[in-house]
Amino acid sequence: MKSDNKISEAVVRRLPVYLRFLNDLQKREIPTVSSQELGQKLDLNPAQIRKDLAYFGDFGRKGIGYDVSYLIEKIRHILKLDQQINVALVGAGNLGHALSNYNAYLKDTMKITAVFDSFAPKVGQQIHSLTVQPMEELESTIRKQGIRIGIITVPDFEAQNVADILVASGIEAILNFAPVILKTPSYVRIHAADFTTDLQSLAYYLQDGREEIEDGKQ
Amino acid sequence: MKSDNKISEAVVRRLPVYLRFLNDLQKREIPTVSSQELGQKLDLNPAQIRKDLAYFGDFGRKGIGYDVSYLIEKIRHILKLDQQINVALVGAGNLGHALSNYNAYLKDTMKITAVFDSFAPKVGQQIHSLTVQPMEELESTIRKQGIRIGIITVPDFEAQNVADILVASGIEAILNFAPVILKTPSYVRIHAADFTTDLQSLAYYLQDGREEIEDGKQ
DNA sequence: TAGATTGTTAATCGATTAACAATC
DNA sequence: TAGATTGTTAATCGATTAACAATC
Repeated sequence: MKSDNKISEAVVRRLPVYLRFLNDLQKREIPTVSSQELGQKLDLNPAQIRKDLAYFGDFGRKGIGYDVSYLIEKIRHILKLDQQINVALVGAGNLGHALSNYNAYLKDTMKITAVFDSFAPKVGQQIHSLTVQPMEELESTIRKQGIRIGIITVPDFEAQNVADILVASGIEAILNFAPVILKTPSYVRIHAADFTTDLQSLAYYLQDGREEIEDGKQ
Repeated sequence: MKSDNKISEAVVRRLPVYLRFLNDLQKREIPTVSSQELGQKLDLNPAQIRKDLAYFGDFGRKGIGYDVSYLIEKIRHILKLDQQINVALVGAGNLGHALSNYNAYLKDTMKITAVFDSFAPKVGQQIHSLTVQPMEELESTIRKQGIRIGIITVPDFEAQNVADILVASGIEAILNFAPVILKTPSYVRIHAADFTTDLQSLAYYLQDGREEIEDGKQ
């Protein structure tokens, strides 16, 4: 076991992927898994997986592999998912609506417990079991519910403003779906989840020499 | 200018971010920008930006910086966004619905031109200007419209099957919102856009020592 | 000319992978 | 015991950053 000196973001981002697959194994009642199997299923190098896990402790058994249930417990603890983490969603448009559906997926770990929108007609609407609240209530609700993570699904021109409010309300991390670079104090963690840049970078990998569609529907 | 030997994915993923900001500058009629300014606004090292761009050509002018319009043109060409790229969306649920809204954002570059769903009652529904089609029409529509990129927004247990069909239909790249690792031939580019893993990795960065909410309600 | 800023080389830093002793 | 597989060190590979000559 190493001290938690500095775990790289790349490592941290793989942990949820491990967790997801382990949950799958558990559902299928598979008791044990090796780094080799994990690597094969997740398209990762087995040595990398062992190294990732070893940053946090000696979770495996030589000659055997990793106990699925035990490893799930450990990764959940590392990711702080062994306590409920409350999440606020800001922006009750189509995307916000879609994401609030994922409460089922996030199930026992995180939970979107509040939704906000600045557009008056949206306020008061029901999204599943939640009622859209006005921005004015954001800070008090965040503090009351102990919300620690915010999701931004407002239009680009509102995003920085919303981020500022979230930060002022004591939020510690933001998942940002708006296509802008947010400026926040360094103690606030930001992940960009912008779908348009994802899609545009994919275009780079398309095959060349197809400037025109050959069999265009003339 | 270097040969396009092997451009790393990290570089390719930054290009749309540059493009987005440059579009902004253009709208504000700012004619020129230096790597230093870009770096400041995008939280990147100026040397990295110069290096990224230099992989593809000598786009700047010493002592001056980069001409905004010219650089936009160049990056659009590199990303193949100077031709229209048609995109298919598979899965007309909430998330699919939300993403099809972004056609406005993607505007003149990419365009979602077809939506599919396997659930019979969904078929025939209108999503903006598109009609949801049954999966049976996927291959023929993809070929007819010259669609080259697919977006997967179906539930996790359907995702691999959908990916297989997309690949068989000649798709070249996939943006996958389902929380699974897709297995595809190596010539098909996959980007994972799974919101749950994003969110879970954020939890890692929360401050410790807050196992219980201090001022729990009541 | 003087000041600014590129493109690029060299230095640094960090992440991935290979290899293997330890051990179940 | 023999086979499997971990945890970890060392080797490799790749990406970022610093520095600077070239030049607008």
